[in-house]
Amino acid sequence: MNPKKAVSSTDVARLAEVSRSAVSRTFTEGAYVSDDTRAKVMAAAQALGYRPNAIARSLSKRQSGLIGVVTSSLENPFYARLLSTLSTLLQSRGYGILLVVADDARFDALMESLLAYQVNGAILTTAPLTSTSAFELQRYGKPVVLVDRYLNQDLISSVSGDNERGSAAVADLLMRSGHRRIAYVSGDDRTSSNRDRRHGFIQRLATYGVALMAEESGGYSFELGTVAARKLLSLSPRPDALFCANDTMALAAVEVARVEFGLRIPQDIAIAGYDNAGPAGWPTYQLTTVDQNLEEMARVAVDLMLRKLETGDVSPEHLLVASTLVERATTRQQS
Amino acid sequence: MNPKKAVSSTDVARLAEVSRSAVSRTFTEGAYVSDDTRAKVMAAAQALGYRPNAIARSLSKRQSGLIGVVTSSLENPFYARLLSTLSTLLQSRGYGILLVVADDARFDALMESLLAYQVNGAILTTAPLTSTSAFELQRYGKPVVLVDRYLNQDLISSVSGDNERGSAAVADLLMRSGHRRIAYVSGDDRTSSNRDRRHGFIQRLATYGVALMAEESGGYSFELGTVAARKLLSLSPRPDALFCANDTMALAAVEVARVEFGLRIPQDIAIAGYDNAGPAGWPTYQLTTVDQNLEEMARVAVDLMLRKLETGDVSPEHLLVASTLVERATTRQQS
DNA sequence: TTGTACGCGTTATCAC
DNA sequence: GTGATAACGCGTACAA
Repeated sequence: MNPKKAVSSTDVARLAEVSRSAVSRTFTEGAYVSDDTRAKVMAAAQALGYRPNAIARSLSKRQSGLIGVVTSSLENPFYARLLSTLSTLLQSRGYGILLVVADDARFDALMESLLAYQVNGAILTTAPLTSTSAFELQRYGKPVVLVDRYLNQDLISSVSGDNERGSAAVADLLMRSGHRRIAYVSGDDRTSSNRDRRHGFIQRLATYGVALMAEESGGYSFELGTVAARKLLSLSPRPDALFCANDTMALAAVEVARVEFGLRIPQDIAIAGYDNAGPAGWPTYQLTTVDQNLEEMARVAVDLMLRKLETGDVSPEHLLVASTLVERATTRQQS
Repeated sequence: MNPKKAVSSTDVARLAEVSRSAVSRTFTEGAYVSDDTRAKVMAAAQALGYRPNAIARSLSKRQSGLIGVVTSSLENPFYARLLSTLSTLLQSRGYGILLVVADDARFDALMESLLAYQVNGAILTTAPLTSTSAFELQRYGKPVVLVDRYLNQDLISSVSGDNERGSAAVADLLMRSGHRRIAYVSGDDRTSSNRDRRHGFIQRLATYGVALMAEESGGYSFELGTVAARKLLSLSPRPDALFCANDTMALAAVEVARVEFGLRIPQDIAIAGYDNAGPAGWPTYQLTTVDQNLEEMARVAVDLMLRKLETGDVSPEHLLVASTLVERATTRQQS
């Protein structure tokens, strides 16, 4: 065998002069062991530097104690913070984290490894619409929870920010401030969050009898956001308000408006974003945005996962986490 | 037993009318199987939806095929990108990733889980100076690689950016542009990267016969960076150049200089950072900074890990990755 | 409360 | 090339 042999429960048992099961029991929560043997075992374990082998335990219990967490590339700080929070919470509950960083292309192939390692469940912060592996996991009785997105069929549990109400709140704000020429910079059209933000925004505008003046896709990135902003600001008449599907694009729009068009914000044009990312609060920007309450989203997602794990119930549930409008200086004070 | 039974190699063997060993062999790279039986096995496996159980394999081989990756909270986009790149590379080499998000307090406790899950090796992007668990891992024959930091004793392999030369390059730039009243905003004093950046900067200034005019600690965060910048800009005479140990603090300094002190950059004061984080390149900032070539750092770290894994050699190696000065608009053009 | 014996799913070692 | 059989380290009925 390749690696050098580690200390096993057999070694401990021998030194402590008890059976192997005694060792197993002292390392098992709530098992019957006398204080006497427990002490002997602990002493021996200490002496040898014994640690229970989680792999062997997993094989025996057919549960690895691992939760698969799948995310896309972490360029986007929103997902980085989400992963960080999810991980911390899962760890504090005693679970290990099998991380998968997947772009859409390799998604299904990488999901295989979750199956292979017998994860107890999986939390996905990314998932191509065409993917079937999430369903497959569920078919094996492993709970799956999508965070901040859902798949069309509603067959997989999800926890999302309330994107519709969040952007409706932005619509209200813009209306109250007297804007009427309103444009939208959309994110990735394939994501449910973008669809919901767009829909909630347009619907709410409609209740005021206002229609979107224009719309461009900015793909959630700074570069594409820049391009989209340029197009929209070149229109005549120029929009007097821009709502962007995330902060990165909104900040790009602020840059373009100020640097390339010499516009004053919010006097000449109002700009709002989504996410409440770090730079949004910096003095130079003071961007009005919507906070998704990401920590709470993570907590709700982990709680849902744990509940499903306990009950063994895999049926889909869809939870919504309230978002908060953060009014700053890039939109006019309501008149 | 709890979860419902999955398809095992025994099931496949039975259906294919071969032995379990035959099944194992067809799923093992480079093993002797006739095309005939391989075909039969594959057909049966397909029909039953069989996937080899990685946990069982790990137990048998005493290697999990998992690499532990330990990071601190991902608030800092630098670490988020690093994790993302490391993970992608490791995955493409067929390894799974056991993620640990650890603050200094819980570090050693969480490192235990790496041992428990029999990781093949570990890559650490964080590690408290007092920690012993990294050494412990190595004592078990598991290679450990530190990224962007090292521990005092030089006993653990590391891959770092060339912090000394990176900040020396900044010193050169400031000197060439005629600055003489130079202040430094330091990061976390407990990290090797901060020590090296500071040391390289001060040493190089000394070769010009210039000493640091002042220094404040900014703890790598925007908030503390703001406080530090305020103090330094209140000095009289005021510094004519600020070098900050990372971009986050440098951007905070730019904000303070412009908004609170009404200073023009770089005419009144030059500011430089470190990392080349996203916002550093935005039009509003155009921050002069040092790019650590993070993708290359990750590649070198993964290559080192794989090499150690192959050779079984655990002896420490210390690799340096060159950094690149990125000259932008927050420092004066050299005269 | 303790120990015995078997099972978890796979790989490795042998004979054949 | 193939198929028994013994590890791998641990959990857990079951009997004692």
